[in-house]
Amino acid sequence: MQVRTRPLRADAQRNRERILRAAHAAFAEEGSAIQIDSVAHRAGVGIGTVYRHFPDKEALLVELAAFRFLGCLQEAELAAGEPDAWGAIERFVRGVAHERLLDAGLRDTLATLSPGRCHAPAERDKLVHCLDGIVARAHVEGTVRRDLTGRDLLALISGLGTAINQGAEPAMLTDVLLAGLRAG
Amino acid sequence: MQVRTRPLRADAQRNRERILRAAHAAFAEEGSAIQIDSVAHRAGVGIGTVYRHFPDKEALLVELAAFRFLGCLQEAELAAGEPDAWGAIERFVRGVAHERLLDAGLRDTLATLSPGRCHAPAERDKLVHCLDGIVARAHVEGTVRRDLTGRDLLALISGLGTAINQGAEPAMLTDVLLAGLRAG
Amino acid sequence: MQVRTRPLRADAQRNRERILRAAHAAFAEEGSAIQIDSVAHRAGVGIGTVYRHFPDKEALLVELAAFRFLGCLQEAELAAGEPDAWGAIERFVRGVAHERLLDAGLRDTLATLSPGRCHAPAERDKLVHCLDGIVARAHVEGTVRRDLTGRDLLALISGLGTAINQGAEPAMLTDVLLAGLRAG
Amino acid sequence: MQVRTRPLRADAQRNRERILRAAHAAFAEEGSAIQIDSVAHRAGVGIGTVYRHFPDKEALLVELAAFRFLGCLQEAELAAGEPDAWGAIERFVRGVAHERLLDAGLRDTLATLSPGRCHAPAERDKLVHCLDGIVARAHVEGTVRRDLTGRDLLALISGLGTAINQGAEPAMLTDVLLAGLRAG
DNA sequence: GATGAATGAGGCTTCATTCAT
DNA sequence: CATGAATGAAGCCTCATTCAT
Repeated sequence: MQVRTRPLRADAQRNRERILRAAHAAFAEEGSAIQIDSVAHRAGVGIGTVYRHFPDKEALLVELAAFRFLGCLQEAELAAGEPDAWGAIERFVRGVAHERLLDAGLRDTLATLSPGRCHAPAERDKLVHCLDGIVARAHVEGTVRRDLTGRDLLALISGLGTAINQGAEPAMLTDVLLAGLRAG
Repeated sequence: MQVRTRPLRADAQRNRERILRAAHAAFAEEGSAIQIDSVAHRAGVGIGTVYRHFPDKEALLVELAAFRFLGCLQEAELAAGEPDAWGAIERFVRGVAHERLLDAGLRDTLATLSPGRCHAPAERDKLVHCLDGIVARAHVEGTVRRDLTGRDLLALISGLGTAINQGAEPAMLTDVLLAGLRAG
Repeated sequence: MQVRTRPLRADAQRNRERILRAAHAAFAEEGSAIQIDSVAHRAGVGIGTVYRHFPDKEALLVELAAFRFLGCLQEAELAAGEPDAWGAIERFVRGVAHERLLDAGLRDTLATLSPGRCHAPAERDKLVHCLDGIVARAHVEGTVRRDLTGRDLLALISGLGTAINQGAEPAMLTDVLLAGLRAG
Repeated sequence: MQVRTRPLRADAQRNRERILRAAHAAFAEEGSAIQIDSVAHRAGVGIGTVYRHFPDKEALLVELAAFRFLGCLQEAELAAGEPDAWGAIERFVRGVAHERLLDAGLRDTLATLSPGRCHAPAERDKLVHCLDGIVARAHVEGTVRRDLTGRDLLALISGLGTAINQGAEPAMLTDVLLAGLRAG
């Protein structure tokens, strides 16, 4: 494997960022159906430049998925700061369910969690690991269902995204999810 | 609307069914990304035959979506036979969550519930209407959340499909959903 | 070549006529772009029946072209009854230019007069022969251009059809043509 | 309307011209029945390249029709330089009737002059306007029929094209047309 | 013979990817 | 490196023609 030996030139680095920003915007609106041309156009660069930075569309989706998982991870780590684990779960779920986060992009990202489909398994695993930690603490508290795992929590968030997309009230759906997760 | 006056010829009826069966199979696996050629091939007929029965791809998707909604409706009507409304909801949710039903096809069908996106609004409405009835009875019983509607229930099922698809344990996800729906 | 040995059965004969009538109507409106399905539908018969009477679309167009040439021939023969040849030419041109005759069908028929393109050369030749006779008489009268032939006259009628189709006033175009043909 | 801000790259410009040349050649032979694939093949480029330059087949036909009208316009403007208007008309008609110009392409172009069918109404109108000028001058001279307009003249040229295509002698047909247009 | 369902070649168009400038 | 023009495989759909009923 060709490993990059020196850092990118400043302008190349700038282009890479512009492309990613554009791709994120497109991804937020259209999910994984984004077209390379449209990303390049939004970024104000040529198609070739996109292909210089990303060998193919898949690679770009990987980057986007990774970014989205990391966004969730950030949310999870913030939530983990809550004194009680249940509070952390609640904060995480509500935070992620926020419209700005749970757009077409995140929904598509979360819709492909399973092995062989997930674009960014490493980042997904980091997130799952973080959630596992929170869930474990919650088990000690006895505040969540005994059989819940971080993986399940993520799958449920994925479903929440789909449900929200059907036009139901996000707050209500979130309440249902949280109530369902609660022990007892 | 053009109403067929006489029944299809026996062979045409057979082909129509083969096409639909093939389309259902493809739809179950690939959802709305099915390709006409592949449906034709699976059905063992020529492309033109598919187009004789369905004017375009959209029309085929409409048929498939309608069928899926009707499958859910059947499930809902069966469930409605339960003596108590909560039992009906539980039975409906568990019935639909069954892997055979909640495949890529039904997920795509449920993922497009909103006006302007739904392929078979009439059938969707029938289903929602039926669910509304069950939910109304449950409100009288006081067994479900006060703010729940049939539409919400459907959106949640849609999310359940996505979540199940991520590899989590269906029974568990279903339990979470049901617990979340329960009043109190 | 397979030669029909016995006359068509009565119902077959009737079907043949219905098909031709339908084809003429379609031809009048759409010219040679007619579709076999639409002809069959207009005729109230199955597609297969059209193919029983005409081996392929070409054969049907041949029949239609022949009919159109014969319609013109009839017009020409009627016109030939005029006492003077110039009157015959004038009557023929005005008669053919009539909207009912010079429709898309006749225009397409006349637009393919040349060898290798003409669908019904035999009938075209009959018509040309008849026109040659009229033109010859007119040459004796000295009322038309010396270099005019029946073939030219037909080509000019063909052009007249096109011109009329562009929305100009038929009477005026006809006048121009007749004035242009006149000797002197 | 999208206006190109910077000139095409040299190679793109070259390809655009090759495509247009190929399209013109195909158009000259086959008229508006040209096929995109065949144009691409004649031009020695891929199909996609044709679509890069022309969004769809219609757009290509528009370009071709516009070009043809402009070719006629050029002819008309040259003719307008004649000292007398009748001479201008004669020169225009003879110029356009030249085999090189009046091929299947120009015939198809002229065969769709009417609103809703014309591919390049703006260019057609320019041409009609120019012809109107010439015809108006001729009316002052009293050399053409009183009821003639530029629009009629164009319709007649359209018909002339069809007639020429039937294999008659172009010079003769042109003479007939000119004689028919002459006043008196 | 009649029917119309079935066929599939062929046309149009899109878009991920490559490559000349 | 950046550009965006070029490529062509692949999808959708039409319609002349064949063939089972």
